Amino acid sequence: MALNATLAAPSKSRLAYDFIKARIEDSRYSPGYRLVLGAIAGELGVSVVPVREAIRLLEAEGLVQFERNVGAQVAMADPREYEVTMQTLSLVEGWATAASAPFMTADDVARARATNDQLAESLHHFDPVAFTRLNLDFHSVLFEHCPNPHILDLVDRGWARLRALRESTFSFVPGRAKESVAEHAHILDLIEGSADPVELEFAARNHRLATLDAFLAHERARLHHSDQPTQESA
Amino acid sequence: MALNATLAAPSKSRLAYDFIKARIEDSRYSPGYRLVLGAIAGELGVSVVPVREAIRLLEAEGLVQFERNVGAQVAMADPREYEVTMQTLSLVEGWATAASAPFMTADDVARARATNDQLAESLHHFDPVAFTRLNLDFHSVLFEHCPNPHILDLVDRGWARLRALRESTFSFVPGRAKESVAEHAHILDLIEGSADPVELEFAARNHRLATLDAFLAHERARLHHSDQPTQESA
DNA sequence: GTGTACGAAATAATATACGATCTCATCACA
DNA sequence: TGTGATGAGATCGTATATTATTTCGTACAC
Repeated sequence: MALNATLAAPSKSRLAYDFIKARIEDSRYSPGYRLVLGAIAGELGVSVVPVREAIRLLEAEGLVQFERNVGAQVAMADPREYEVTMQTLSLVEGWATAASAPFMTADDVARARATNDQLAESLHHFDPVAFTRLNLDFHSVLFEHCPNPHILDLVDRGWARLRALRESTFSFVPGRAKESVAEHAHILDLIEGSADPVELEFAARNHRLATLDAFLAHERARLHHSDQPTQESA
Repeated sequence: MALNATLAAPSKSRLAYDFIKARIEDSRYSPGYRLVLGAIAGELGVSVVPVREAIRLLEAEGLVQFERNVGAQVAMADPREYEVTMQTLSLVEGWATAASAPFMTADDVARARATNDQLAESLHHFDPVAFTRLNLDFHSVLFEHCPNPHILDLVDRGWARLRALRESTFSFVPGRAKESVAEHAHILDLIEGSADPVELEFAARNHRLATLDAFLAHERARLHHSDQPTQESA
């Protein structure tokens, strides 16, 4: 009987799933990288069957693209994909935040404020990775009490997808981070004031959409100024 | 070269996926039904590998529950699951409807009205299956122009899940169907009047939540009146 | 020189086989 | 009568092997 959960070895397919997903999220496998069944299987010391299963699951989550008889590759990171992902996340995250609010404790709010202070602090020294982590910490507190597990799962998937898309490539627009911190504070004020749920939902939704809009405006400006397709990455 | 798409045989895993999903949705495999790999593989004339893959994908969609070394079964249909599914669907469907509206043609609206008339007609002779089909036809027109493919996919999954949950078991509450038809008409009026997108989103969202609320109220009343746990199924 | 046909190498898709794990009935013993 | 051990059967998990498909290099024809 497998009561002793600490000893239960993960299945090979789970192993492969975690292995590949982690590499996609931290960009060791970057968009377009080709996922060859045999190679990954060899690296992991398992057969191709569980690796294939893992890849098909990641395909269902949108992290990889799969073509029959050809193979899989890490999903491409084009602006349109970023836009669609951000829209979807704005929708589910907004709801999750509003639905979580009634269950938040004073301590939760205090933790979120502390994290937001750290975010404000981090504005002085440019560090996309740290900012992204703190940002997730902040939002995690906001939706961790979400009573709808399906929607919470969609929020998780959205964040995973953003990481896979190399969020920092897209979302670091000059000046946006500062606005973001201010919007966080506003959301916390609404929560503390037990604001109307719809108002809170739209504050959270628009917070994310504002980041998207900043990117789109920045992109348009960039394309307008210099028509040469040089892609300066941060 | 596989240019001739008409001749391209579906993969075995796709075959198994469609086979199982169809059976879940039309209740030949009802909630709790045990999905035995070998049995399904034998029935389909394929090996267990693609069947297993199909089942894991269906698990990711929430249509089946899977337990390691034990097996899979069609997801159970309890009221809580219905509630969560309806909430999620209300969210994504509301957005999809509002986002589709600007792209709807006069013909689209006319088609939707005609379908709603048929729905009104069908109220006279009780036929859950026909009602459900017409209802999907109606809503399909409303969100078919949704510009966000992720959200459209979530809407599809929500509907699939409702079918799997034997929607009719839950959602047929006396009098609700008639209200539903009236709400449909209201939504069409908003679309024709180019109403505020947020107003439209909430009209569509609340339309679904009203169905959920009717069920929950009906359920409470039922539990209150007769405490005996007899489950009278239609 | 350009395009097409062919074939070898790489890779995916799936069948088969076997070992691992769970379930459940049975039985021993308190 | 109840509780725990035991083993057979069922089923899952995955390695291995085979087949099918694609890709790409090379040679040949025009």
